[in-house]
Amino acid sequence: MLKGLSKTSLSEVAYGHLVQAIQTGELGPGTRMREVELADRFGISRTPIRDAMVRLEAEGLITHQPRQGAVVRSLSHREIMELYEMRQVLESTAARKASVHASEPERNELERLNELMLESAGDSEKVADINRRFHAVLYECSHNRFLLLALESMANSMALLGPTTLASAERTMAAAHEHADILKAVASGNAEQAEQAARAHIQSAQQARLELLRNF
Amino acid sequence: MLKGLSKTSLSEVAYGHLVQAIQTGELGPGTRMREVELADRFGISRTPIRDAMVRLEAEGLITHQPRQGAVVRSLSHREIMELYEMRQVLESTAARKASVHASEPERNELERLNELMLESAGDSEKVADINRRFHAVLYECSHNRFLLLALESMANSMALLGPTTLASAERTMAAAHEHADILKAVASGNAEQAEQAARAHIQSAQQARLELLRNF
DNA sequence: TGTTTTTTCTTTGTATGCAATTGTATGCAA
DNA sequence: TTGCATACAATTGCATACAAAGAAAAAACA
Repeated sequence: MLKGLSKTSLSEVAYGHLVQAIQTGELGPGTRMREVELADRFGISRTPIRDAMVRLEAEGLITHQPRQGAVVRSLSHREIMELYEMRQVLESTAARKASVHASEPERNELERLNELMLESAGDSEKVADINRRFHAVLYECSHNRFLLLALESMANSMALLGPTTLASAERTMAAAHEHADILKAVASGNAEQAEQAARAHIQSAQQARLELLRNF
Repeated sequence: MLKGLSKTSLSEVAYGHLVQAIQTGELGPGTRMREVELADRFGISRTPIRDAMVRLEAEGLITHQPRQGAVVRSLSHREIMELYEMRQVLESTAARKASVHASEPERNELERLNELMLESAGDSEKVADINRRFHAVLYECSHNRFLLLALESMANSMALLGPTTLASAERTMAAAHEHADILKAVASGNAEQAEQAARAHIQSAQQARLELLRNF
């Protein structure tokens, strides 16, 4: 059989389900995760669930006290700020590297995703999903496996923040604009400008997050 | 029993053993890791070994192809460069944050470790160990949990590089000097300078690594 | 009634067995 | 000899049983 096309293991399936459940809020921060309960829900045994949970813990999505079980991690205000700080560093680095290494097909894909996001303004579910994919592709463009690993782990941690900040059409349009700034810098190979644009984008995302938090 | 002091699970023990074995080169890059073999070696069952291996995979230390087992990851020249690139980003960020957030006891600890390292020049095992601790404390000083997580994962990946670059007394002294530069900037609260000093330190570490690679 | 001790019960940690899959060796035909 | 098919062995993926540790509940005592 061709490599890479092998049937995904139940552990991976379970991992995917759990990340998604955390992203949708089905498993909100603070939720206790019982192994048997999850195993029953997915119709599998505890073993692959444990595998998935070990991985989630390594990525910081859940905390796990010995003999006491795991809970979906809940972030304090301070930790949320730390996460955005970290995101600013990683994402601006990714943009910088992308300005050097991104291939033309990659740049085109980014353009297309950003257009698609703008067209979907209003449908917050769809916008959030396209936005995630936009950033995921940008991460790939950095062409640095270690950076990519850290970015993916961080992106998963973002799931802990709850609902997207891209609910309003205005914010979606603003974000698309900021994306376009990044793309322009990436296309022209201007590393400094790309880094700055990414930094600015994350800063306004942080701003939007704070506004969202204020209203709760 | 007091919370937090609970007996560490076998999974954690196994994880520690495996990381150490990779660090010492006992399990060098490319080595196949058979579950039963490792379980026998540690005198435990396969389950905690599997837990540890899932975690190692999440951190990028081993690769794991379904039904084919795990091997200690081996880094191409290109990947080694990527790792140092990443390290430069993370470590300079840590130094920057440390210049803002490090407490006095933390700064003192860093001073002490650096002195200790200098005194141990010649004993490469000891120097490498103290060096690791120095960097670990610096990471803590950033007071950003997400940055810390990424740094720890990256530090583990460094184990894949093989023998330390701090074997010679000269390189040890140079490194201690560079550490001192970082500490000076951190102590004076000069974020920009701290970032630059850390960046310079990683660059010369990368240089030393390249020289080491050239001779093999 | 409030507190302490004991007991039970839930849940995780670990071991182990079975089944599925993949690599490898062997034999056969071209 | 080489290419290919088939059988076998090695090894993992998953399920499940049992042990151990905490938490909750119940009972005993002041």
